[in-house]
Amino acid sequence: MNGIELVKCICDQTRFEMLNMLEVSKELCVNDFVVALGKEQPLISHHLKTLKNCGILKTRGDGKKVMYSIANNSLSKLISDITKTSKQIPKLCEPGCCS
Amino acid sequence: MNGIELVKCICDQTRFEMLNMLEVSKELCVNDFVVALGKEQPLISHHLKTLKNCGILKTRGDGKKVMYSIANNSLSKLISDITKTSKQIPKLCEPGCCS
DNA sequence: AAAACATATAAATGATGATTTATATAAATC
DNA sequence: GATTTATATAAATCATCATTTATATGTTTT
Repeated sequence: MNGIELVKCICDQTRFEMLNMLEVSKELCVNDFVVALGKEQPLISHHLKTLKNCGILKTRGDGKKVMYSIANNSLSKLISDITKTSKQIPKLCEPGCCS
Repeated sequence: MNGIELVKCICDQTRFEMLNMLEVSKELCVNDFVVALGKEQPLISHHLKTLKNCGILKTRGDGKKVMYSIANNSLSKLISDITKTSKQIPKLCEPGCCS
């Protein structure tokens, strides 16, 4: 994979929130995201599938549930680094510019 | 600024390439990008303007040229960290999936 | 001050991708 | 084995944003 491919995979609001959730709670099932984010289940499943296809998430079957987690530690660290770095950038642009 | 806003600002192919160029050559003018990337000048100017508006790039006037550079060091480091981390992710998906 | 060079702006177009809607599969419990 | 619970798939719609095209502004050089 390369840099731009990685960024493209995580540059969606919903996906980024899901990744942040997974950083707090190591492992979550589909419905956990549905409830927490108030989004449609097929939408969540679709994003999870993409993130898994790209190697960003991995899964584990647990009865009828499927548990998702971040594929590796350096990726997990990168997510938090992005948030940290973003806070060091004063928001100059109008609301909606970067949203 | 926050994480998702930052990622949104840099999740475009052209912008990410420009940021990588700026990490190698600390400072570049508009035409440097135009020549190196083979894109239209208004397109480059447009991306540069957005990146500046969001606080990711800063500028300095130099005669009739305008020199662009990355706003701060932690941001510069983040760009290279993204590339490094991406290389640790085996590309599982089809070509075009993350492009 | 006119010409050439460098960059910026604005509107129109085009492409990509998130979201919705409907339905299907798969596992567990009764 | 029928029903419930949990997740996946696929097509259609909708929104966003990169790119193009045309033009304008600003700075230097002659």
